[in-house]
Amino acid sequence: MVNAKSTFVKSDFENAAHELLQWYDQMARRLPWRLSPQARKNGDMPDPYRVWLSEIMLQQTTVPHAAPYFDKFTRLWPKVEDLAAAHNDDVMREWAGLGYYARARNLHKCAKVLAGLDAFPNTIEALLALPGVGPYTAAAVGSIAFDLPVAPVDGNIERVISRLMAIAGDGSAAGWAQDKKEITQRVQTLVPQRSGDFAQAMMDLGASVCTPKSPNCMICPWMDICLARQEGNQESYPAKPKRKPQPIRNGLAFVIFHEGKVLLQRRPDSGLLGGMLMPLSSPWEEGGEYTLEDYQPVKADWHYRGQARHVFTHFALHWDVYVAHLTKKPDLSGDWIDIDMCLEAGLPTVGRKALKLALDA
DNA sequence: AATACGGGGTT
DNA sequence: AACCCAGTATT
Repeated sequence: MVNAKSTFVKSDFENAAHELLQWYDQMARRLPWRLSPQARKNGDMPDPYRVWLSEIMLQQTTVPHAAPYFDKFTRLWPKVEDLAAAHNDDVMREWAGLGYYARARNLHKCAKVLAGLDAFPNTIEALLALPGVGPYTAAAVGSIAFDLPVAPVDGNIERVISRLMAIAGDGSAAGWAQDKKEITQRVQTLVPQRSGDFAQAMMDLGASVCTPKSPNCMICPWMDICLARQEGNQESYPAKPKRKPQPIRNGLAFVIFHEGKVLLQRRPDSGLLGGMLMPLSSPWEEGGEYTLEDYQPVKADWHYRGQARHVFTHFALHWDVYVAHLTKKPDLSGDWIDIDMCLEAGLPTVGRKALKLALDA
C-alpha cells in the first residue's frame, strides 16, 4: 500500500489554506464584483446579487471579457428586482457578444425567481435549484457571498489542485472524469473558515501564478508543498483528454437593405445563438452546399461582400455574405433596424462580422 | 459519458 | 493552428 497517492494524509496540507490566504491578503486582484480581503475581515460581505451575476458571466469566460458587461448590467439593473423587471429582449441585447446565450435567458428567468423570494438563497441545495446554477456556481456563490464551508471547482481550481496533490490519470475521458471527482473531494478537505476568500484565492492563483503553460512556481505560496513541482512535471497536470477537431460548415448570409434600414430576424429561443438577432441566412449544416439561386430569401440583385469566418464550440462557420438594396419592401418577417444603429442592435459576434462586411464597400 | 453551446486570449 | 478556459443543460 505504498505509492505516493495512497500515503496522502490531511496533515500534508494542514497549513495549505493558511499559506494561500496569507498570499491572498497581499496579492488579491481588485475586481468589480469583489470585496477586498481586508473588507471581508472587517465583517463586510458582498451583495449576493452581484456575486451571482458575476459568476454567471464568468462561466467559461475570462475576467477581461466579462468585466465591462458586469459594469453595464449593474449600472442598468442595480438590484435583482430591476433585472427581473427588464424586457427579455433588452437582456439579450446587452448580453450580445458574451456568448453562451442560454446563460442570458437563464439569468433573466433566475432573476424573476430571486425577486419573488424574501432573501437570497444561502444553502447549496437552494442555490442548485436555480436556473443556470450548477455545482460550480452554487459553490462559488455559497462560499463568496455567504462563507459556506465549500470550495467551487472550476478549470483553474482543477489545475491548481491537480498539481498541488499530483492528481492525474491516463488522460482518457474516463480517467479525467475520475480525476475531477477526486479533486472535488480533496479540495473540500482544505476549506478554511474564510471559505470565500479561499475560493477567490485559488482562482487568483490559477489565473496569475499556476497558469496552464509555464507556471511561475517561484512566486507560488504552495511552492514547497506542491507534489507536481516536487516531481518536476507541473505542466503535465491536469491530464485532460484531447479535444477533437471541428469541421467547417458553409452557409450564405443575406443582408437586405431598404430605405436606410437593414432586416434582422430573431432566432428561436433554444439552440445555437438562441434568441439573438441575426441577418437572414441559408442553413449551415455539416456537408451542406447552398447556392444563391436556391436559398435567396427574395429574388434580388445580390452582391458578394466576402466571407465572414467564425469559430463556434464544435464547428467553424464560413459564411459568404451577400447584400441587396431593395427599392420595394420585401414580404419578409423580422425587424427593420436603422443602418446607423445596427451594430449596436445586440448582435452576436458572428452577426457583427457579417454586417461589417456588408456595410463596408 | 458525450454533446451542444460563444468568444477571445495565449503560445 | 492548437490549446486554454471563472460550466450548465440535455441526451
